[in-house]
Amino acid sequence: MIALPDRDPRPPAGQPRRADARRNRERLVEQAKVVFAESGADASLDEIARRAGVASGTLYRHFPTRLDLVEAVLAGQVSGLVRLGRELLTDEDEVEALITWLRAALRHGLTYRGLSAAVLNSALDRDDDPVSAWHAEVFEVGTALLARARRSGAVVADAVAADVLKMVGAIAWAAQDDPAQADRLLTLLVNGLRHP
Amino acid sequence: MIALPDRDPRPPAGQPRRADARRNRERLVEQAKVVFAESGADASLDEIARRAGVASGTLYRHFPTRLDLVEAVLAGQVSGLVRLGRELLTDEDEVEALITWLRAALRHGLTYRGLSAAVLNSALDRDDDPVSAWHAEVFEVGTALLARARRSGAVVADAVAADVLKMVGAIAWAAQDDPAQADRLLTLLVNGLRHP
DNA sequence: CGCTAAAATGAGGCACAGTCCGGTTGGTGG
DNA sequence: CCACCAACCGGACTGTGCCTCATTTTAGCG
Repeated sequence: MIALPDRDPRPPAGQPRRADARRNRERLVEQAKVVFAESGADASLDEIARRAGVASGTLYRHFPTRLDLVEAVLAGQVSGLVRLGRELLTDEDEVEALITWLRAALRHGLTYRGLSAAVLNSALDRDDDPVSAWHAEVFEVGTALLARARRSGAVVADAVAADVLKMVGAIAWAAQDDPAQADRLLTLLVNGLRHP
Repeated sequence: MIALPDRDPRPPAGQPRRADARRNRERLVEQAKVVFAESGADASLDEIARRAGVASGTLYRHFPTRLDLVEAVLAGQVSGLVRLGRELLTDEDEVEALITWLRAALRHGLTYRGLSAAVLNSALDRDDDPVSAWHAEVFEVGTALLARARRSGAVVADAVAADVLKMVGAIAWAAQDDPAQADRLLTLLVNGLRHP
């Protein structure tokens, strides 16, 4: 019998053991932001690796799938969105709170050329599959805000959070390079939510 | 000076001169429908050529760009949509006519796994670029139906056809494999269109 | 310092887009 | 019926991107 090292073999996610690994990871995310902003959600991963001064194998070691990289890119933004949502839950005007949050979600969806819209949508589909932790949080906050607005009576009763979020994602995708139009479309959505 | 043949060198679009060419073109469109339905808008063109029993060069001869092939695939459907729209223009209930047509447009957007939704959206963007003739027709019919519904007073005044169509495309894209959700989202849109 | 596990490298296999040229063929005029 | 040629086709080829894996490098511990 050979004794295995009993130290936990798993490094915490997003925080590799060795210094060089941490460095490379950072550079990758950094360049990914640039390239995604330039070329949208289906930018070349090899290109990102190239710009980060790293071989492609290294990129795949840190981010096995494209989605993993995207998550890393969006992480900060998303947690901000969740935080805002929680704050808005204590806002006086329930409907206004919902609208404000939806607007923020739309802005978020528009970043990186509709990148996050694509992710949001694909994430909303397979809800069993643990695609990501933060998507569940977004969903939860959205549900809470919507429920509150509904209770106030100014929002139609049969609106479901999944639908509303999907719609925001759809708007972000469709109007990804026309923010003014995105705004108008969101207004249309909000109108549809109000009680007749 | 050498006399050039004075016959018009351009065959009518979609109707090549030679019998084998016509045959191949048909088989390509036929198989394209199958493959697009299976794999969505970014299916492999090589695969389509393979299934049609034709070399890839032949595919590109008939359809220089992916969009050209897509147009050929959708042509019939789209003209049906336009025809329906024109008929609905004489319908008594202006709002109901609009809704019916939007529903048909959504159904159309859902075919071939959101293929046409993707096309519709990219087409709606560059309106100067002569992407396709039929897209202009769809837009025209949509505009007419919307204007009529607006005149009846039951639809908000500031709704623009470009926005509404974009929204339908967005819904089709987002809910491409959940027709029930697509329906609910369309209802949300229609709600937003109604006068408060 | 050495040693080892962690990490990085980069060539290579595979799939797809799109181009191009040499060979083939449909159909027309004689 | 046949010869001819423009129209057409095949398929090899280039380029790009995704992703894997055997090999080499290196950080950091003892």
